[in-house]
Parts: sequence; structure tokens; C-alpha cells
Amino acid sequence: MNMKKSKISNNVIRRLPKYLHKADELIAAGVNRISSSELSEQLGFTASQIRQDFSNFGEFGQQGYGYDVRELRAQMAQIMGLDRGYNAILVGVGHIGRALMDNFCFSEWGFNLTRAFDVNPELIGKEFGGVKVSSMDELLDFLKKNDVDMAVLAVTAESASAVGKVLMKNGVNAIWNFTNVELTGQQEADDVIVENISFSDSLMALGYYMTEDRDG
Amino acid sequence: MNMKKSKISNNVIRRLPKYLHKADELIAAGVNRISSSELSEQLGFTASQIRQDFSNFGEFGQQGYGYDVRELRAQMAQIMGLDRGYNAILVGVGHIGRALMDNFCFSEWGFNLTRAFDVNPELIGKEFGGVKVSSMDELLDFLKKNDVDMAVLAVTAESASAVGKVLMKNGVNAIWNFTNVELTGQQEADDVIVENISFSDSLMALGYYMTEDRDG
DNA sequence: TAGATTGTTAATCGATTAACAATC
DNA sequence: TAGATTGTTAATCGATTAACAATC
Repeated sequence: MNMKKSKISNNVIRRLPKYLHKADELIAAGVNRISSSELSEQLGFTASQIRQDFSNFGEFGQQGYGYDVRELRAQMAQIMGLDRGYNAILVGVGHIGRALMDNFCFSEWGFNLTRAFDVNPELIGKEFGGVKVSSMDELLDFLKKNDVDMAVLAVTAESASAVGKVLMKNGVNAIWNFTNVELTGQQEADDVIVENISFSDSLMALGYYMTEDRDG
Repeated sequence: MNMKKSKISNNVIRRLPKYLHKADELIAAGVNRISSSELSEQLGFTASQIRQDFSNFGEFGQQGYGYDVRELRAQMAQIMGLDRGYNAILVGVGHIGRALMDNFCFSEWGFNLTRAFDVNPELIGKEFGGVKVSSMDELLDFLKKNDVDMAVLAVTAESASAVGKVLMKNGVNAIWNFTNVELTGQQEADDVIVENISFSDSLMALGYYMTEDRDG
């Protein structure tokens, strides 16, 4: 198979979206080219780091010139697979689920949200952001009949673990986890990619910095 | 002032909430003591790293015994200031704002949510999770009359920058930013602590890992 | 061509891991 | 006491920064 396995570090991966956003911002501002040192000023990373980051993925700058902003944007989009159109579902249409369905543009980030699931009879059959809500009872069947790449997990903490298991056992290979329940560690999670959004972890970090600020 | 400035690295700080959650889990499971090597197995960090992390904040283990789970929990809570009761407000009562007001327990993480603000007349005067929604027109006055430590920013992208500025200019010293708008970089942001929750950045990272998985 | 800026190699810095004396 | 496990010092590893030859 000759896998390249160049193994990009997590730190680099977390910076990629920043480069993409900056490129978008520059395009909107009518900027056509930018050097690593200008990017450095605007992003707060060093110019060296920026060039190192980019060079992980090829050579898309030009000596003496810098980076073409549109080219940079295209490279970032390509690296992050923003054109993949991964097939995604959403499980749990609470406030978070609704926020994502109504206001979040999945397609912009390479995902195609095709269906949502919830236990609440009042929601079943409704559509939000053009996506239909089905009964949770239909989830398993849906997973078996469709090739679901990614599932957004936005159910209650109580059902998170059980629902997560169903997803992982039935071909979903990535979970965007909005519950505070740890899914990795479950044996089923071995070959599933889990990305957590943990409000409480984030808030605790904020609290730490606030405390540090005061106490010195 | 003789500030200690021991400067704990961000990596360590992001692990602290994991230790807290694990301690809670162990308490719930009736476990009284745990060694760094057992923690290592359960958390996926090395035992060395765990001991290093803890030793940044003192000595709360016992040779030959390990860590008392309740003591560990208490230490983590203390380190992250979970008893501070920071005064917090929430700006923007959309789906995200509602999700936080209805379901998120601020007090558990050291914050006291006292008021919410929104432009929508239908929401003004209502209460969610015991917190009253006031008109955005009252925000400035509220900030001047009250000592607000932290503000949750959950407004639309369009108003994020302007509202952020108002917050930063009027004594708020930390912002929990749910908009995708970059607040740091604004000159007002200099001495304000900003913690971002960026759905799109998180989803792009997930997309990257999915793409990496397939392509090798 | 001369000036600018890349991509990359080498140097530095910081974080993780290993090892072990101290001690419960 | 003997066994276990910490807290900490030293070694290793990886990521960031600096430097510079290549080249547009």
C-alpha cells in the first residue's frame, strides 16, 4: 500500500483552520499575495513556524514573492478535505443539535448532513435547515442501509454511551462528540475517530487562566 | 508583588479537567485510592506525565500508596478555581445560549450566571434555567453597575466584534467565545482572557483525520 | 540584475519519558 | 521490615525558532 505516513503533528493540524480562515479574510479584503512574515504578524505564529507548517504539505509559495492567497486557500481546503462531502448524520436534536442544523454550514467544511434523529415525537418528521428528523428507532436501520461517515453526537449524557456504541458498531467511522461522555476507551472505539467538544473542559481552562491572572 | 509565575504550560492545563472528571468517575465507582500507573491506564497519559503534572501544584500523593481520590478531586477543583463563583453573564440567547442556560451547570465549574442579554423582544423578560433575559440595550448599563468577571459571547457573527468590544471596554476580563470571530488581535483584547469554542475548527480537524485515515 | 522571500537544514527550546532515591 | 509508589532529577524526544542557500 506504500502509505506515506508523514504523520503531521496535532499542533500543526489545529493551526490549519486558522490559515484557512485568514486566507478567507484576506480574499474578502481583496489581498492577493502575502508573505510568511505578514502572516506572522496577523496570526501570531512565527514566520518560521508558518513556513514549516506549509512545507509539510508541499511547496506552494514562491521565493521572493510569498504566497498567492487564493492558492493558499485552495491548498488548505484540499489538505483538510473540504471537498469530500462526507456523509453525516446528527443524533439528538436538542438545543445544540438545533443550533447546528439551523446555523452551521456543514457543507462548507466538507460534510453533507443527510438526516437527524431524536426520541421526541414532536420533532420527528420536522425539518430544520433542510434536514429531516427521524425517530431514534430508525437509526439502526438507517445505519445499515446507508454509508454514514460521520455522526454528530448531541444526545443527553445518559444515552451518550449507548448511542455511541450503536454508531461505532454500525460502520460510522468518526464521531463529533458534544456530550461530556468519554467515548474513547470503549472497546468499540478502537478504529473510530472521535473529536470532542467539551464545554466544561473549555470553561475550566478559562477559569484556570482567570485564577492564574489574579493570583499571579 | 513577588508573583510566583511558575507558568504552567497550556498542555498541562488542558489535562487538568481530565483528571477532575476521572476523579469524579472514581468516586462514583466507590474507589478510594489510585496510583499514577492505574491512572495512566485509564487516561492514556503516561504515569510519569501524570506525576509531573501533579507535582507542578504540590505534593498530594503518598509514597507506597498513591493518591487519595477525594483529595485528588479537591486539589483539581482548587487549582482550577471551581469554588470561585466568578460573576458571569451571557450575551446572545440563540440555540447555543439556550443550550447553556437550560442544560449547562455553570456553578459546577466556578461560575455564577447572573443575567442574559438578547435583542429579540420575545425573549426579553423570560427566564431560562433561572436566569433572566434582559434587552441588549441594558447591557452597557449592567456592565457599569456590576462587576462582571466573564461573559459568554453567543451572538451572531455579524455583531460579535462590536459586542466583544463593548464587553472588553467595560471591565469584563474574560470572554468565552462561541462565535467564529477572532476577538484577540483587537487592541482592546490585550488584557482580556479569551477562550474560543470553534465548531468549524474542530470539525475541520476531524475532517483532516478522516482524510488522513483514508489516504494513508 | 538586486531584493525579497521561500523551503529546508541546523540549533534551541520545551515537554515527555525514564530512572531512582526518598519514604510511606 | 519489605514492597510499593511517590516526587524529582536526568535523558530523550519532538516542536519551535533561527539561519541561510536556493531562486523567483
